[in-house]
Amino acid sequence: MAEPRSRRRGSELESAILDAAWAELGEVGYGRFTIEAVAARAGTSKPVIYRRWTGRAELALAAWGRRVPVEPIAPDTGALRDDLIALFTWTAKRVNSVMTEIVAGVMGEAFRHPEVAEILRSRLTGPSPLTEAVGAVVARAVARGELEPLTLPHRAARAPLDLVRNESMTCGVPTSDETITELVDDIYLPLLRGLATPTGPGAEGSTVPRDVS
Amino acid sequence: MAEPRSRRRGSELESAILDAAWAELGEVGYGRFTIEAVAARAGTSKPVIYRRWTGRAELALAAWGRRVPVEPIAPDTGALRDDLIALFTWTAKRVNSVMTEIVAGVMGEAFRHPEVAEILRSRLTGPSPLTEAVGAVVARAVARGELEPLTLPHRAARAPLDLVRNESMTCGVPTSDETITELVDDIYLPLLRGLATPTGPGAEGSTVPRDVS
DNA sequence: TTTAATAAGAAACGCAAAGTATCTAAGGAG
DNA sequence: CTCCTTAGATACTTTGCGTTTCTTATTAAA
Repeated sequence: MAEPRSRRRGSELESAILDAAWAELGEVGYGRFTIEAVAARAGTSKPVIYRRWTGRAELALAAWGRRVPVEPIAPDTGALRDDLIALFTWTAKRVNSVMTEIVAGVMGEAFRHPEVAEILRSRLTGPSPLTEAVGAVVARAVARGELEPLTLPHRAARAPLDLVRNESMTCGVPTSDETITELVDDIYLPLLRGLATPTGPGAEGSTVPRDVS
Repeated sequence: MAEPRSRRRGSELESAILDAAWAELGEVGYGRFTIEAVAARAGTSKPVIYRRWTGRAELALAAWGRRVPVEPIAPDTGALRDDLIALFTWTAKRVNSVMTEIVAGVMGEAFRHPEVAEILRSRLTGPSPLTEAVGAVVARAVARGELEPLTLPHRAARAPLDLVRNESMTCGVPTSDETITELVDDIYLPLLRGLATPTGPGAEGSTVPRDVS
C-alpha cells in the first residue's frame, strides 16, 4: 500500500482509528485485540496510535465510549413487573454484546493502570439513562399504587445494571430470559417492596412520594 | 542451576508448581503472571507445566482452587444487621485480595476458552460456605422474630457475594466499610424484608419457617 | 508564494513471553 | 538389572508490544 488516499489528520484520523478499533473489538474481541491490527485496519501505523493512547485498554475504552450514547429506554407497560422485565432485558442486550468482554479485559489490566480503572469505574457506576429509567419506572408504580412511596438510593437504582453485568461477567454467556426472570422476581421486586416498607431508614436517595402528577 | 535436589514427580511436582503459581499471583498479579516465571520459581521448566495445563488461565484457576477451602464463617451477633455486616466484610476481605484480579483476568480470556469460563462459572455461582452462612444468619433472624418467615431463593443467597464481587471488579479498589454499609442498608436488608412480605410468590429456594427448633 | 513547524506514515528494532520440539537422564515398575 | 515414563534443559518460531528513526505530506506562518 503506497498511501493511496491523502493523509488524514486530527479528529478525522482519530475517528477512523476508533472506528477501526470498534470493528476489531466486534470481530476478534478484546482478547485478541491488538494495536497492530487496529493500525492496519485504519490504514495507519502504530506510532500514530501510541501518540494518542497509552495502550490496548485506553484505546478499547475510547472506542467503546463513542458508542455509549444509545437510544434511551422508557418501558411503560402499566405493570411494575413487566416494566422491570423490559428494563432488565434491555440492559442484558446492551451488556451482552461486546461490552462484557471489554470490561473484563480492561479490568484485567486496570490493576496496573489506575487511571484506566478510574475511567471504567466512573462509566459503570455513575448516573446513566438506565438509572433514570429505573427511577421513572418505580415512580410510575408508586403513582399507580403498586408500591408504597419509597426512597430509592442510588445503589438500588444501579442494582439492575450491576446484577446483569455480574451475571454476564461471571457466566461468560448471554443472559437468558430465565435468569432475567429470576433477577426480577427473586431480587429486584423483593428489594423494591422492602424499600417501600415503613421499617426502612430512608436517609439518602431521591424520595418518590405517592403524588407524582 | 544444575538441578540440586532430586526430581519430583506426580502430585508432589504438581503441588510445587501450584504453590509457585499462587506465590506469583500474589506478588505480580494476574496481569504479569507468566508461565515462565512460574516454571522458574518452581524450579522446573515450561513443558512440564504445559503438559498439565493449557495456559495461564487454567493454571491460575488451579492455583486459586487449592486455596478456596477456607475458614468457614458463622457470625452470630444476635442482630441481623450486624450479622450481615460481618458477613459482607468477611466476603469483601476474601474477594479483595488476589481473587478479583484473577477473576477479571481469567474472564478476559474465558471468552476464547469456554471450558475455562465453565470452571469459573461453577466456582462463582454454586453453593458455598458463604451461601450456607447467609442461610444460617437469616434463619436465626427469623427465629428471633426479626424477620417474617421467608423463602430464600438461591439467587438471594448468592447476592452478597455477587454484590461484593461486582463492587470490587468495577471499582478495582478494596471495598470500603462505607460501601459495605450501603450494600447492607440499601440493598440486602430491604431485599430480605421484601422477601419476607406475604406478597412474594415464594415458589423456589429453601423455606425458612419461624420455628427453627 | 515561500518557508518553517507539525504530524502522518513506513520500517525496523529490541524485548518479552507464548507455545512447541528435541533431547537427556532420572527414578519408578517389572 | 532393564525398561518405560516423564522431568527438566535448551533452543526455536511466532506474535505483539512499545519505541526509535526517518521521510514526507499538510498546515500555518511569514
